[in-house]
Amino acid sequence: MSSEELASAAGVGSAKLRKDLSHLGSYGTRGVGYEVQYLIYQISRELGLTQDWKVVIVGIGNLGHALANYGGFTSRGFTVAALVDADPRVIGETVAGLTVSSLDSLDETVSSLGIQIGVVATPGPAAQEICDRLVTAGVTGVLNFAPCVLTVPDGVMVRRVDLATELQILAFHEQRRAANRLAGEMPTEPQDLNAALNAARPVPPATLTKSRAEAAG
Amino acid sequence: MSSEELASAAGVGSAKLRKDLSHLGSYGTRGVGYEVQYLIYQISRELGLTQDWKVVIVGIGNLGHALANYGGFTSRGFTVAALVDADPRVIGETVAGLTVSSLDSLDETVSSLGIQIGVVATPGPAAQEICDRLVTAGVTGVLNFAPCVLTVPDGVMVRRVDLATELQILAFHEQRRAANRLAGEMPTEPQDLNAALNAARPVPPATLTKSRAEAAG
DNA sequence: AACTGTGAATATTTTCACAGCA
DNA sequence: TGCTGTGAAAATATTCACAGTT
Repeated sequence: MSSEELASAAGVGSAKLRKDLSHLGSYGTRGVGYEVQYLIYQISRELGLTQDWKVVIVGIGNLGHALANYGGFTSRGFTVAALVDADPRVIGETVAGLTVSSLDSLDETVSSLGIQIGVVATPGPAAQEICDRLVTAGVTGVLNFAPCVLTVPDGVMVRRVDLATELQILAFHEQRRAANRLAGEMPTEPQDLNAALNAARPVPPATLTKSRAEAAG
Repeated sequence: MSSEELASAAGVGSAKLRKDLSHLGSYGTRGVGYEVQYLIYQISRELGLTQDWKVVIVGIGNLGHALANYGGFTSRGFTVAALVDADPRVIGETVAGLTVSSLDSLDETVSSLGIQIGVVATPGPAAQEICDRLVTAGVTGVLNFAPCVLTVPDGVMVRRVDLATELQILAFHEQRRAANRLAGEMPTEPQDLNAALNAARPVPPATLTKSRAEAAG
C-alpha cells in the first residue's frame, strides 16, 4: 500500500506520513509501497503494544463506568485490572466484570497487581491526592480526566483529557468563521468594544479604561 | 497575579504564557501582573464563551451517558440540547433530564433546535453516516469519540478524542524509560531483534529478511 | 513507472533575554 | 525593583522535491 493511500486513510498528507515512518526505520519498498502487516508489527513494537499494560480506574462515576466498559482498551493491549471508588454505595458493585474496591485498598491493589497506569476519573478536588497515592504505589503514567493540573515527580507522566476544552476548541473555530462571514476580514481586536466591556464591568472602570488605551496604542 | 504564578498553575512556562496572552492584547500591567477577573473576561470573550452553544450527543451507550451527565459542559457555555440513539431499547429513556430520541429525528432535531455542535459517541462503523447527517442538518463542529477518521466538507471542523491512544502515549513513554533503565543510552533500533521478528513472523521470511538487511544497512 | 526515504526549504512553536513601564 | 510585552534566537514540525530503488 502506498504512502498516499495510508495517508488519506489516516487523514494526513503523504509526505508527513513517510517522514514519520522514516523515524522507525526503512520499512517500505521503493516503487511499491508498504507491506501493511509488517508495518503494523513494527509500529506496534515501537509503541509498546507488544506488551500488556495494567490499568486501574479511580472514580467509578459515569465516566469511570464508560471507561471500564470501553472495548477499545483491550484490543490495544490494555487490561483494566482494578476499579476503585471512595463512595460506599459504589464499592462492591460489579462493573465490566470487576468488583469496585475501596479507595483504602488503592496502594495495595496497585503494588500487588503490578499496575503501571492509573486513570483518574474523580471530581477535581480529589484528583491530586489520588494521583499522589497512585504514584507512591508505583504507577508511572497517569491519565487525568479531572479538570485540574496534576503535579507529579520526575519520571512520572501525566496526560490530561478535558472534554469541555475539546468542545471549546470547536466553538472557537465556529465563532471565528461566523465573525468572518459577517465582516470579511475584520481585525482580531475590534476597536469599538468599549461599550460591551464597560457593561460587563469586570474590573473598576479606571483600570479598564487605562488598559484599553494601552491595547489601542 | 504574575505570569509566573499563572504559568505554574497552568503547568506551562511563564514565557509561553506571556506570549500566548500577548496574542489577545496587552491586558497585563508591567511591574505588577495580571488582573485575574479582567483576564478571565478577555479570554472568555476571545474563546467564544460569552455565547451559548447547543450540542447533540449521538450514541447513548456508556460514553454517551457519561457525556450527557458530565457537569463540566454547562459551566463553560455548552448546553446538551438533545440525545439521540438508534437502539429502540434506549429511545425514550430519560438520561440527564432529557428523553433520548430516535435517530430518524436527528435531522429535524438539529435544525429545529439550532444545534451547532454534534458529539459522535457511536460505534466506529456508524460514525461516518451519523457525521454526514449531522453536517447536512447544519452542524458545523463535530467531536468524534469513535475510533475512525471522519471526512467532512470544508467549513466543518472535526476533533477526535481517542481514549486508547491517550493510554498508548503513556505506555510509549513508560516503555522508553524502562528500556533506558536497562541499557543506558541504547539506540532506538536494537540490532539483535531478528529472533523476535522471525518468531512473530508477520510476513513471509523472505521479505522480512530483506527488509531487515535494508534497515541495518 | 511508481513510490520510498530524505536532505533542503519553509513554517511554526518555544525559549531567551531585555527594553520599557508602573 | 518587578514584571510585562516582544523582538530575536533556537528548536521543532511540516512540506517540497528529487535522487535512488524496485
